[in-house]
Amino acid sequence: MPQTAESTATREGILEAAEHLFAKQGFTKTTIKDIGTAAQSNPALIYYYFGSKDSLYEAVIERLAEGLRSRAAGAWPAEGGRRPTPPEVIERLVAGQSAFLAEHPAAPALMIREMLDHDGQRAGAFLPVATELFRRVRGTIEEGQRQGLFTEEVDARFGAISVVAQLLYFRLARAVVRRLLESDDPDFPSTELQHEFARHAAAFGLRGLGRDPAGGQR
Amino acid sequence: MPQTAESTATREGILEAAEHLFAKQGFTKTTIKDIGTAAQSNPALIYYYFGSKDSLYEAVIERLAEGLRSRAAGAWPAEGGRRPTPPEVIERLVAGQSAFLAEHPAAPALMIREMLDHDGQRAGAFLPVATELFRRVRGTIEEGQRQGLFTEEVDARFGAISVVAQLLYFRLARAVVRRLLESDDPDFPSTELQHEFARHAAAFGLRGLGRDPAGGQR
DNA sequence: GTCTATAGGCTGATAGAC
DNA sequence: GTCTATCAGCCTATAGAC
Repeated sequence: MPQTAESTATREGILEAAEHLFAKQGFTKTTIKDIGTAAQSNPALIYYYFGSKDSLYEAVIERLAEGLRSRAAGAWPAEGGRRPTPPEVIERLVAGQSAFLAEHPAAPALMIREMLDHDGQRAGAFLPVATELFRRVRGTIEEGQRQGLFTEEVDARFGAISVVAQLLYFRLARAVVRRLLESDDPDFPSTELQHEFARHAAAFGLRGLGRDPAGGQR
Repeated sequence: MPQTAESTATREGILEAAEHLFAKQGFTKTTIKDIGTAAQSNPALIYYYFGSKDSLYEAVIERLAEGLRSRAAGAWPAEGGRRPTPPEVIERLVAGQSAFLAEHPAAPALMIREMLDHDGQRAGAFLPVATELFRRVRGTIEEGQRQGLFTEEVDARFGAISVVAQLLYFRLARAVVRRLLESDDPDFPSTELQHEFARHAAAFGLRGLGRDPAGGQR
């Protein structure tokens, strides 16, 4: 374990650079040399701190999953306060998802690559977190259906997929979406635009679940 | 150019194997040797037919984009017949998207990897097709809004993203979705389940656009 | 903790026989 | 058109000086 502040900084720099490069180029194309250069560290230090390229990758995923876990917990309030209604939970969840993606720009690409590369074979840290998130959305939809807030026509499992898919896809298909929105911003999407889309996604999802987000009853 | 039936078969075998492997493992991890083994051809033949690994990749993408192009055209009927209403166009589009994905199981992973790896930098064959598809969905939504069939609250560009995202994500997040649906089928998702989800996605999307798919008026 | 030097294996690609 | 042999370069990883 590293002890000094400098060694911790080195370790963090490597993790940061690796997260960015793995997301942008993928695991195989990213070389140890690449990571060392980006982190302004000697490549051999990667083996000193992490042992192998595989272990470094796992550390990156674990770090990301931890952030996602704490974010997701925010959508469910602590015991005591007024229990939010199912539509409120959905709205908070989408907003939380959006905030997380804004904080971690590399996250969606990494998560998608993890799914594509390992296809659930690997008992990685991310898959259980994502699955748990889906289960909670599903439960919220089912609760809303029991309360008559959402239509029974929707299969709650499918509905959860549709709700979550929107924001992830928005970030994932960056290149296509940028063309569609006729933007030439190299840092597309801006934080503001992404939050705007998040508001759309929540409203679209709630209407898709059979509830008019304006508050009207059918 | 190959002349005989055998050489055409060899060429096609290589394309088929490459499509499958590039989708499953990504471009960099897939080796020329891998492709030769899967195609039951000598690896050197890849250079004879395609010149380089990069050119082979481009041929794979071009082949896929061509299939997507012809599929997408199906949602817009030939001149003459009754013009379908915007909701009908959306429904046909989602159904066509689903049929295409069922025919080309490797397509979603390849498309997503293409977007992640090149991020629109490359003037590849796929990006223009995808962009055109989005533009058409957007136009259909705008037409529906002018006819009062869809709510004006939705930004047509965002709505197009939400509609298209669902099916792609369903295939993309295979591992997560399989857990959510509590299936242990190695060939998940089955054709039947995917079409079931496609029906959900169309209905969810139309409700999200502000139209009750049961046909009722607001 | 940080750095240099280098081993050992694999990869894309080519030359040339058949 | 198909196949074998082979090269030059790059990659992960380790040994060991400082």
